Amino acid sequence: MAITTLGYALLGLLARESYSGYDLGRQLKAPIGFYWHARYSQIYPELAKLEAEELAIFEVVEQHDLPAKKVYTITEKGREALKEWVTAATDLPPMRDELILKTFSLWLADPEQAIALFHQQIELHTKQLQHYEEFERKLEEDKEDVSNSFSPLFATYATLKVGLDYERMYIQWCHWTIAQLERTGTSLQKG
Amino acid sequence: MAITTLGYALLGLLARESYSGYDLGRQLKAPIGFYWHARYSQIYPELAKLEAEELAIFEVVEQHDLPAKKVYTITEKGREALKEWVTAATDLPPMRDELILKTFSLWLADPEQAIALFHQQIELHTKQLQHYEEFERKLEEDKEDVSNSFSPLFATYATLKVGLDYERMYIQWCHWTIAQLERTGTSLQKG
DNA sequence: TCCCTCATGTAAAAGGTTACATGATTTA
DNA sequence: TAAATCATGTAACCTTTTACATGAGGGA
Repeated sequence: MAITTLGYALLGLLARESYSGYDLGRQLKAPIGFYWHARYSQIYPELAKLEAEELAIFEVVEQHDLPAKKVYTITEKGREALKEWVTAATDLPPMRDELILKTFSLWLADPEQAIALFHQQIELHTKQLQHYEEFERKLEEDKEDVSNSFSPLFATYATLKVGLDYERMYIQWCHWTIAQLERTGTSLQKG
Repeated sequence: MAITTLGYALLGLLARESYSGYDLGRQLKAPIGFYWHARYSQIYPELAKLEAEELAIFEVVEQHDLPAKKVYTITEKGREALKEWVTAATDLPPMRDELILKTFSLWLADPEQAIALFHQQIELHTKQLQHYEEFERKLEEDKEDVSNSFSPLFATYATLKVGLDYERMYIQWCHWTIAQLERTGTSLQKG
């Protein structure tokens, strides 16, 4: 059976260090989760598949005061599969951004409500950007490794960079759209 | 039953003019399809649902030399539903870009193969950008309407603008990543 | 006492892709 | 003659989300 993209996302984390399913779920919030999100209900069955195909193995770790956990470790087979996948050609991703879809029908909307929508989006994306910037500051403390392309920190930074660039671009576009709406929308309708 | 996002994508097109399922499928390639993609196997059943809920109606149009088609028209109910949806608050989209996921594990890769991957991506995104730029040129011919926020052309241009900005940002990031890989990757491994 | 965190899952439903099915006309 | 375009769909499968299920320990 072929490995799913989620499978590679999990292997990508396990190639750096061993994690339990629960910890993988938290990692899939930051920083990878900013790019590839999954719920526990998808993660646990996926880990079982990885284990069945011998791409990862687990060890049960008992804890005092906390429930036992299954700590997964990548196998050599898993590392090879990941390595092969990393440089394989990829198609353009299918873009599915609801705000952009809404923008296509923005001409139907009351401009003031439309402006409110874009302000809400600026808020969300600014929060996201701030998470990235905080993460960037943390990365810069281990500065030596970031420029070495064989270091995981380099890869983390390259991933983070596109996130930073994306959010800044997106926020700028929201501001531009608001400016357009304010210039032609509000005065015409209410004036 | 709630309307799906694809349903709104179709209504967004039908709010501008009537289309057959086949024509909607082609529209979902450009310009909306750049942001919201769907196959015919998803479009036809979705249109049947819209019709069942009286958000759109169809008329069979016979053609000489070509098969008959069902031309769908949005209803007042459909237009109202679309209008309400347009300005409703939206969450951050779940980003699922395989290249960015691969970038997270780039430290495992042979730098020369990694560079080749990013060159391939620059090619794909440059092609996409050129489509956008061509579309922009066409839009500029009807210049008067683009600045009026109640005109569909304004909405189209706002949608297009984020596409242009996104692709330019993305291509820049690919170049940046290649530069990093060339600086530290290639000499170390083979030198 | 109630909610949050830790920890692992299953079941059902929704959303999306791939493959299949049909059939006429036009273009290479 | 073969492939592409027009035109509409169904079936099977895969991916993702939502809801359900359990249970211990710690903090407000």
